[in-house]
Amino acid sequence: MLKNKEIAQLFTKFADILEFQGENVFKINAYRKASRVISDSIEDIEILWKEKRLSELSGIGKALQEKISEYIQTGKVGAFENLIAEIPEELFTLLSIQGYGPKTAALAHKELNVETVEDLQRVLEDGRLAALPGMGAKKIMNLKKGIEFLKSVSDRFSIAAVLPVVGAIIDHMQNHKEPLINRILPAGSIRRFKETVHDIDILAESDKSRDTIKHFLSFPAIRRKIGAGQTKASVLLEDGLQVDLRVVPSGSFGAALQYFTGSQAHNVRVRELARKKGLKINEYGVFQQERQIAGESEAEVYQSIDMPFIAPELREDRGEIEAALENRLPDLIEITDIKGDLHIHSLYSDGHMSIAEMAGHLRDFGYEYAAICDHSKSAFYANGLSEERLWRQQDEIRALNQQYTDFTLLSGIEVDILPDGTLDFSDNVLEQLDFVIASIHSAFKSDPTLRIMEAMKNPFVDVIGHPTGRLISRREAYSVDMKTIIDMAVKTGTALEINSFWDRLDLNDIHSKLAVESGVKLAINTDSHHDQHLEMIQFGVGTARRGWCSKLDVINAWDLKRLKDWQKRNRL
DNA sequence: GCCGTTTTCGGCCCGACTGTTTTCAGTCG
Repeated sequence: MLKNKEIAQLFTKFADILEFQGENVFKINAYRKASRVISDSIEDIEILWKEKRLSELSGIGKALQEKISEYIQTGKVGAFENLIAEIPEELFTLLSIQGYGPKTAALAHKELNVETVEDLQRVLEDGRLAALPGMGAKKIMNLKKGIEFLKSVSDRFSIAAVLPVVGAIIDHMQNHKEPLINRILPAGSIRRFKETVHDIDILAESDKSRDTIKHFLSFPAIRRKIGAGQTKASVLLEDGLQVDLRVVPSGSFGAALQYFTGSQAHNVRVRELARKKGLKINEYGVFQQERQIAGESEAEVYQSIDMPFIAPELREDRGEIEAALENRLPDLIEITDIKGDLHIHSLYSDGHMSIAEMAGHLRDFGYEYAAICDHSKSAFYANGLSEERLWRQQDEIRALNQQYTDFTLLSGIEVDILPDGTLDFSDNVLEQLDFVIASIHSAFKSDPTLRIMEAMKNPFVDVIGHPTGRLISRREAYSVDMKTIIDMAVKTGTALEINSFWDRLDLNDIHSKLAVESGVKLAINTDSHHDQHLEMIQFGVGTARRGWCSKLDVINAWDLKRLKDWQKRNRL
């Protein structure tokens, strides 16, 4: 799947170049769409090419097929090479500066030969940029701030880091001496539950938009205002997060929420469909000529184009439009469907709480069962269990279970998949445990796909833990061929984990969708090492929803009896 | 550059805010 990423990046880059050169915007959009479709595709583009199935991807016509073909065969695209030679090396960094778009970049390049951020800084300081047409004092000042911002922050934040900030802003907005707001909700990629987001979008319904904006600008953690008008405001927080607030009047909230939730690709499809029906959709409603026919609720907006409500997590133009039109949207899993957590650590390995403490918290959390799955003996970095300590732990779990009538603790293990593909405990040991997760924790370069396949063949392995090993913004996934693994999981009846830890979310949304469509079962676990980690189940469920999962697909959304029945089938 | 029960040519989602402008281009989402 490496080629998918490379080609997607190449097309995005090419779109930026075309924009810089003032090309037709529709051509530019065609490249951007192609890039998105390719990076979202679960099929390896190299295989699609080999099987002459590139045209199955929407938005890939003759010209782009030829470019993809050329790239796969030669490692480059001639037409791009020529263009890249003509543009400044740092163009892509320059374009990421707020307020420095393709037109300004082209002007500065043509007139002042600005090719790097340093060049730009120089012409900002010495007044030469200000001398160009359309470059006033404010524009210059904003570009200076833009450069400062670029240097100060990373471009994406994890959803886990952002949600508490969202809560604080909403609290602030609702806390005003006279009520300003009827309704307020996060929108954008947060509402779609993407694993990382680059800003916070918040939508408020108010008939006092001016006061609402003013109150928003008094939020304490604001570093500076980016812009503020009658109906929207953008600010930068101290930690580098951008927050956009949009205020709409009563009667438009649903349409605005639909618009502001995105994704952009999803909205483009929705609005296209509306146009074909002679309707116009904008953030104020659905309009027939000048007359508003919907907009109070999101459901109304979808209904106006003959669709059922589409859950925010699905709105990525990954097939949800077609599914909605054919009335075959999935019945998505809810957080309240989760009946137990099958991946919990304790003091026996690298957890921070005793088994009794964790069990109490799990029960209080509302679960019917949980599996203690500490690390196995080779995981010495995590204080992995020897066989002897494992049995002592099992005794403790059995004793604890005597105290509960409404909660069951399973005695499990997170057994290491060793570099040669064997497991860290023998079948004799695994057989005596209630639940077995097998995970890779070392030797990432030593063929992970093959090792996971071997582990799945073991009849006592119930789940493969964090199957790709990626750590968001820190470590790439090890090179696993997910299609092969999923095919094997179908054969062996092994479940795959969605690890809910905020920096894992592994499987991710796209892999989860592929798994579910193939009939593979999933386990949504937190991998908790502390009771506070239990809350992270929301991120796993969010990822599962983005992966089109229903509660029928998730083994820990089943009651314990069904889970055990499934295990027995799996172990035959 | 893509695409087609309105089209193989002529469309392609839609609007807010900013700054520098006397009516709009550029940028952003």
